[in-house]
Amino acid sequence: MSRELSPEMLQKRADTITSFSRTAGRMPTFSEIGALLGLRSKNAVAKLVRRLEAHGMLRRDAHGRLVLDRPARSLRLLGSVEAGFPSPAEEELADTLSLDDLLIKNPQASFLLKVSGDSMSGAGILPGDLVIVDRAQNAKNGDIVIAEIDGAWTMKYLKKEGDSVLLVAANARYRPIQPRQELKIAGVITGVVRKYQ
Amino acid sequence: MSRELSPEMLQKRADTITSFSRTAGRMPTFSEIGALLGLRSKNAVAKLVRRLEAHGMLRRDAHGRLVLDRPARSLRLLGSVEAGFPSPAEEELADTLSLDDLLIKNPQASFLLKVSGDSMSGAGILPGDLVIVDRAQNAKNGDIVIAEIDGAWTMKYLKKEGDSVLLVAANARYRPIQPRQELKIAGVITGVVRKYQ
DNA sequence: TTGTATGGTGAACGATCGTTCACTGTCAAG
DNA sequence: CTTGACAGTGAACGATCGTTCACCATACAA
Repeated sequence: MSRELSPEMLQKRADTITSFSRTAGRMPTFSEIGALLGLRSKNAVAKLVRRLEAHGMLRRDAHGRLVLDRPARSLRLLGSVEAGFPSPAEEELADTLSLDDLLIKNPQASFLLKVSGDSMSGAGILPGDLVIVDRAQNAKNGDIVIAEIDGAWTMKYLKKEGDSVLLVAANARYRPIQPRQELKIAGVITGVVRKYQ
Repeated sequence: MSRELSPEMLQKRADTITSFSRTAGRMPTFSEIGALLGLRSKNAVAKLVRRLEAHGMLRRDAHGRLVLDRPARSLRLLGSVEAGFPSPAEEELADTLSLDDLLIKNPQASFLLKVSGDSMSGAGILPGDLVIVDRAQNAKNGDIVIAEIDGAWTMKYLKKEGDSVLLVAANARYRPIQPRQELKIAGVITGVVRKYQ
């Protein structure tokens, strides 16, 4: 038996526990945690939970029940940067929201795509960014869409003028594309996400 | 006593129950629901819960426990746009993830800020975007930070060269700023989020 | 080699869970 | 006025919860 559980191992177990809640809609009981981790004794689970709680990896209420730390995952939306930095008092007043709820309207029809290439850099979409693609949404004039042009998929502005349709990049180095035949649109970009570090 | 509970009254009670979970991190027990609604009998709660469940206002698992019906909206992360559009088979293989989990490392210390001004447009951060600010993170050279300069808060690149510190915009129209005295850094930008429509 | 801290087992416990049953009071239709 | 449907009371029930205790097995340090 390895002498002591590494922080990585602890984190992995905490992740196993919290991921249970994603499908179950609630945190697991001690018995269920034991089943998840292969521990046959609830006491082993109790010791583990105490350690994870001390490390801030889990939260419990006054009754000893595990609670989701997802409410804390909702962020406070404050004012704008240049309107002066918000005071704590303002923070309390502001709404909290989840990024998932904010960005995703049709969860089943949406997915993420990693951006490569700089054809949309003029629109603030850089290589490495993630774009949220909604398949269910109708593409309107001015939308950024994922479209098939001559067998290859690209991301471009959709410009409609009467009956004619044009795909325009947000980068002067790329020319507008006039689809030869039928234009296949896979989805509309409804959001952009960038992560630093 | 009013003859029958109106749908509005039912919805109001369901909202009371679900709002409990937002602060508690879990759904309330039957006893707690009774306390919330002023019902002294758990049987009254049980009857109410059955009705709310039949109306789809609440969800329960096989053990009769109330569960959150806000399944974490997880998205499929697919390949890159120009690597060819992914097939359904690839989708299944790809990981799913939540944007909250992806972008926020320290939920308690993080908040959102709406961007105004175009001083960071060269870094793909446009007016109207939301930036995720992490107060707990140490600012390193090259990070984008929220900093106080002469009493006003701005968002800039942090450039450290030896002992000297410089705040640089990502827009040629703005000049680098050399802080006169102490530099107050409110937080580090860990992510950017943009929502269309 | 011995001592000790650590992870885990297994069983017992009181508390609380959701379920169920018999019952009360009240309103509205017949 | 009678009757039935409905909201709620109160108590009892078995099941399961998290806690606790004594104990075992292993790996590391002295």
